[in-house]
Amino acid sequence: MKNKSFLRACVSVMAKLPKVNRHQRTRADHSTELAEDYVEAVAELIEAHGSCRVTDLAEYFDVSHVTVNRAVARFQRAGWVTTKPYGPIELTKQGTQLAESSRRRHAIVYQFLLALGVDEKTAATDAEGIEHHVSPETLQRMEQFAKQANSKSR
Amino acid sequence: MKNKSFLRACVSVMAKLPKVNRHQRTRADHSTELAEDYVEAVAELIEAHGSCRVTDLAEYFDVSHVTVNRAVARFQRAGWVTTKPYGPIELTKQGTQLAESSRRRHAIVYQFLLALGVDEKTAATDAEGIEHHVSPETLQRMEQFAKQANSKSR
DNA sequence: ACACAGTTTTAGCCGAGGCTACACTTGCGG
DNA sequence: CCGCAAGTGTAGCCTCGGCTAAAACTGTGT
Repeated sequence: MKNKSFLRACVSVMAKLPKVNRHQRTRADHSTELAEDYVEAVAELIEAHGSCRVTDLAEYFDVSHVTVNRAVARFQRAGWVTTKPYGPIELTKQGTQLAESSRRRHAIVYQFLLALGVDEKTAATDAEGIEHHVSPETLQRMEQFAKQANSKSR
Repeated sequence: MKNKSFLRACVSVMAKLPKVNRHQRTRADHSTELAEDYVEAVAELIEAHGSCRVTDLAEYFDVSHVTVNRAVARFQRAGWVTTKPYGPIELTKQGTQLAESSRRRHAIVYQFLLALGVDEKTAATDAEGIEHHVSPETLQRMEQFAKQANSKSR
């Protein structure tokens, strides 16, 4: 009952917002999502193994090496990574920057979910999905909240 | 400085988690994302206009009517909606249920972001992107937080 | 009753992201 | 130094989500 009126309130609030164009952003995000995952992975794998090969990424994402290969070619065209035939994958300056900010965002979202009381496993999974859709402003709020919660528990 | 060690901690925590298979869920979500958006829209449009036509959806999502048409055909095959040639789009029982839960989730995420201090416009945009990636557990935490914040401000 | 405007469908294009099967390099061990 | 396993690249297929152009259908108004 009480819950229902709460819900109704939410819906009515949102009804006032423009509906057209709300989805553009979502679609635009899609195109960079995979790129972010990839540069993040490349950075991690280089840290862990010293280098990043197609196979490593295929295993990491649990997709075929062919898929990785094509994706890497695209990201090379886009300027995030560099590769020579049969050689390892490296990050460009841009790629490194993207990886950094991506990992930072990921870490913040994850810590935030923990601070919210979500358990570790769920937080990890949800963070994967959520990280790409968090605006700088929201991210800042999340960081603030996580820090606050952190200092309180200490 | 302090920020950096915080970050390092986050990363090290996540490093302990299994990496393979973390992305399956993200990919699986993708396939239902659009379906959720569609049934949500269909429900809204039926409420608003009394019926939902291809053109309405095309305008709503700002895509061509052709794209909508093909998507609707797919969702019909999947059992979310029904349509007769040149007729309006209706929700199946399943579709209605999906729409309900989708809208509820959307509303909660949106209210949650507001409670976190994010401004209305950003919250609306981010909610669009985030809603599809929130697990039931996280959603529950968000609802709890939003309610708490709401009662405090009252 | 029929023309015409508006809506829906069909045909056919593109790129992304998935796959299998097969071809080609690389580099290591005998 | 050569063969073979492992890694990488290529060809070709699928679905999904975009698009335009053009054909087919409704339904309204004169």
